[in-house]
Amino acid sequence: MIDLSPVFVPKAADVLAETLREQILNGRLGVGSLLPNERELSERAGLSRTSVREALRILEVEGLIATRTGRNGGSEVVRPTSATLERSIGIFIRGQNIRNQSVLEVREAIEPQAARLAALHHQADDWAALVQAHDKLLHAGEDIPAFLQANLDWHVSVVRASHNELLIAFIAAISSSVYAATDLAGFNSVEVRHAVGVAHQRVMDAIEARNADSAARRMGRHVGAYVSSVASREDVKAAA
Amino acid sequence: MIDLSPVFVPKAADVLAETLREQILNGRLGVGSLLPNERELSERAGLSRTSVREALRILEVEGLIATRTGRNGGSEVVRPTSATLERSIGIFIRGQNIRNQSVLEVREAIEPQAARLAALHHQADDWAALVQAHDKLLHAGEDIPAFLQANLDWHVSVVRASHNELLIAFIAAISSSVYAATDLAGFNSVEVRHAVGVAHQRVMDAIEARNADSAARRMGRHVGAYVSSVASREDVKAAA
DNA sequence: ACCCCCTATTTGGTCCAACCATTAGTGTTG
DNA sequence: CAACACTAATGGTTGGACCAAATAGGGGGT
Repeated sequence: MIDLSPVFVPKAADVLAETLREQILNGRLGVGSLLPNERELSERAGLSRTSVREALRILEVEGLIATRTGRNGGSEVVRPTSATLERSIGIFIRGQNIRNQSVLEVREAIEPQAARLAALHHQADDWAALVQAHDKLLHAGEDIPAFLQANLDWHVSVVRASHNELLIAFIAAISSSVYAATDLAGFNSVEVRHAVGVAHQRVMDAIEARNADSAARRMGRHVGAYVSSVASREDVKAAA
Repeated sequence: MIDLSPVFVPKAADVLAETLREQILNGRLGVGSLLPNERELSERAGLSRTSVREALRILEVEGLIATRTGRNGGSEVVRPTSATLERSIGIFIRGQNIRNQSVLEVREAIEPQAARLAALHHQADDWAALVQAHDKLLHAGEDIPAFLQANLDWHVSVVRASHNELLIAFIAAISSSVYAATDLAGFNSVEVRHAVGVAHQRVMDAIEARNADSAARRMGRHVGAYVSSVASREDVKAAA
């Protein structure tokens, strides 16, 4: 009796997609280059145009190519953007019913490190964006949505200033969830909003002084305070 | 002159995929339920079977359905797994040429928070996994690959003990990159390996005592030391 | 009665050939 | 020479046919 593990039968489109994907990620097919048109690919691969199209569709979903119709159209190799990653993370969060608490915990992990790196690596334009978001937040007045938007922008600006693409993509992906989870009522009082402004100012001071440890610590306290305030309000709601 | 923004022409498959995706994420199509077969979907949607298949393929890549052939086959709604997310993050890292340094910085952000949460939430089986990985690491002797594998397992175990699905998925996604980036030569000396064991022990003590702050701080020092040792060795290589 | 094997059926996988829709080039005409 | 119509190239969509895999169900052998 010969020993045979269950045969794995890959689909034609998967094989072709895998081949193309590897060449793209290897750099053999650089960003900007055009793939052969579908009819030629089909001929070269010995597959039907249908299968070729399925393969291309896979790569498109993965964010590796972009396809245009019309003359001079075709599939162009593109750099995977954070948008693709955000989409994937969003599906994961919704599909797994990840609790808001968990998302906030991730934020609590990322932002202090982002502040640390921002202190080390920020450039002039990063600082300008930060200052602008901060000003908007300070002058939002009683406009709570504007305040929250400015708040979001400020946090995103800090992460951008870290110049770490992975952190930027992660925070972008979860920030929409964070925003959706934000309880507006928590920012009704002018005292709370003022405290946020002060905390931001302290973080910015540390970043400007390029004091990494201090920036991380201050951001950690700021985000931590927010998370625990949300958690306590959730408790109240749950108890009610 | 009427005002017309450029028309956006969605593809048939995209529209169908979007419809199905929304129903899946809404819970109207629960995990485990079977979609109608392709011929029926094609009839109900008023599209060709080809377009239906493209839509299904999109959902498959997104990790929302799994398709089986044969009688009683079909497309079953599944919960998106961290594997899908890992794949997506992996493509992003490779496609954007994210530097190892950046990946390590993300790890530096995630692991202390994971240790904090592990101290708060770990269960008996989490602790057992941690102890097992720790033992393996201590008894790896001169087997460097075994040591590194046990090291990886220990770190993953800590994150698992946090019971935060997002953190788990993130660290799983980047751990392969971290492992690939690990310079084996850095662990040649018995002193270094011993220091790692000691550091792990200190983190575990804090987790066992459910001392969140201490666990986070100790893990932060441990991972930070690793990152800066890697950075300094990279500098040496770059200078050479 | 039980078990095994064969076969029919169901379902996704693949292919083909044609035609539609969109876009860019090309030439023609006022 | 500018506006317009025509042509060509390319992806998008369709219908239909057939292949391959998996299973349910029936028919024989024990």
